Amino acid sequence: MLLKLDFSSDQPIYMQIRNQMVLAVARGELRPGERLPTIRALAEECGINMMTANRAYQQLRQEGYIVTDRRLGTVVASVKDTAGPRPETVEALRLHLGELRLSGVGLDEALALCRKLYEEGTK
Amino acid sequence: MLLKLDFSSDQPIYMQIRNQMVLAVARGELRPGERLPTIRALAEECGINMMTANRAYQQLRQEGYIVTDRRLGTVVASVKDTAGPRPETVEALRLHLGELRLSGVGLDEALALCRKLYEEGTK
Amino acid sequence: MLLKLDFSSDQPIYMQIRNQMVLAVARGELRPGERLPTIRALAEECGINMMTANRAYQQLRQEGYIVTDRRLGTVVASVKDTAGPRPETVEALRLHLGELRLSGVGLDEALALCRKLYEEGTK
Amino acid sequence: MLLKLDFSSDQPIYMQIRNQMVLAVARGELRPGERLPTIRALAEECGINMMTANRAYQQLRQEGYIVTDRRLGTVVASVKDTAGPRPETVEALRLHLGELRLSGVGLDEALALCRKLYEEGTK
DNA sequence: GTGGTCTAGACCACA
DNA sequence: GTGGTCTAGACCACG
Repeated sequence: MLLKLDFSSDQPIYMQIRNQMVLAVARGELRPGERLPTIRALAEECGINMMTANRAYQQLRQEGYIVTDRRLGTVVASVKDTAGPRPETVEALRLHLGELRLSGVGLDEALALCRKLYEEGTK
Repeated sequence: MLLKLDFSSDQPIYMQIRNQMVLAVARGELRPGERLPTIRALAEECGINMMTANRAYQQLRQEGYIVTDRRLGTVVASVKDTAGPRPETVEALRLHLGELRLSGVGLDEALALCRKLYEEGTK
Repeated sequence: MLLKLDFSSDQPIYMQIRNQMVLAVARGELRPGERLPTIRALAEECGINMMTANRAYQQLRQEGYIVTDRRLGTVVASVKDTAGPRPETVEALRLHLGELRLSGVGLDEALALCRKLYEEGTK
Repeated sequence: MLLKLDFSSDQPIYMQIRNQMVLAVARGELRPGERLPTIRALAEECGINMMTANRAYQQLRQEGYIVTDRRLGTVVASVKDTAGPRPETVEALRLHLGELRLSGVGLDEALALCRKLYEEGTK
């Protein structure tokens, strides 16, 4: 689990961690039940504040991607699979597909890209 | 051109305006060359400060969606069409398609959704 | 005398006209004594306000590049040749040569560029 | 890092700051990775508003001279060195070298001046 | 404590 | 009348 953080991004560090962990789950790199590093370890490894690492886990916990077990520490949650798309996700897709179109990407090309990106997570 | 702003959103107001204007351009509701409201008019209409409206336009200008003509004020830019997708857009799509998959949406369903969202902008 | 104006530049239109006329004089495209278009003609030709054209001529007059003769209208002034460099010009060169260096242009390359740009005006 | 601001100049304050910081980087007075004053400190030091200081940093950030690290604050960017000259820089040089020539400065003298100004930044 | 965002004004250059 | 700039505050997210 290697995180690439951009400290000069306009996106908060905790959100970058959250996003990359979600992607890792989607790709199957992180499997349900797998143990995640402690906040302390994560903070040290990434050169960030422990509060920031904590915030990332809070976020992931709140969204149901991870659970904190008293004995095992923090582990990847079992997938929920039934929730259906969040409205925010759809809105974000709408915006980014619009941007794609405005940057000159045609429908077929856009759908091919989406297929590729989706299938990254299918093993 | 009606904007819906959520003043309690964690997303900055100027970014909400930016996003909705990008969508309006993508949908063809705003056409290249069309004049946009002055920052003062926009500010009044939305009940926000002039500087916030200015910030939204600065953002859009920087991304090439609008240009400020010294004679006419601010107008929608002629499409660039050749730029190709911004890396950030692709990254965002990757993330949101991953979330889609994790929430139980299958490939076909996801692609159908993407097609629908993309075609909103095609008249 | 063809002017290329960028109405969305951050540089005022009158200043763009001023700069291009100075360059034309430097290049010898405009010769001392040569008559310039009237304010009205210039404004019409460029699609700008007469006040803007007037402002450009005022600026050039003030800097000694043109003179307005009651009978002939506005004509290019005879060169002054002895004034020496204006402090602003030197400051601007200092800044832009600094930028050049920071963008990775070496001394020899920079001087070659300067020579070329200078000699554009030498016939 | 001492800034000299002319509050009655026609050049915006934030641009004066931007120019002097670019020069300081070019001269090596500001080294890559070095931390810059916070916008608050800069504003107080210069007797200007925070937003004006912010504007200066925004400009420098956009041009790649500085980056804002979420942990360390604002620091001088590592040199890019590969970008090549911006077209605007070349245009500005063309103009100012033309003015130099019209003010009676000969080629050799002009090149000597350019060499001196360029080498100010070479330690 | 840092930068990011926002407000409610104001003045000025430009067109 | 337009955008550009600036002020003197304030609140909040982030680290």
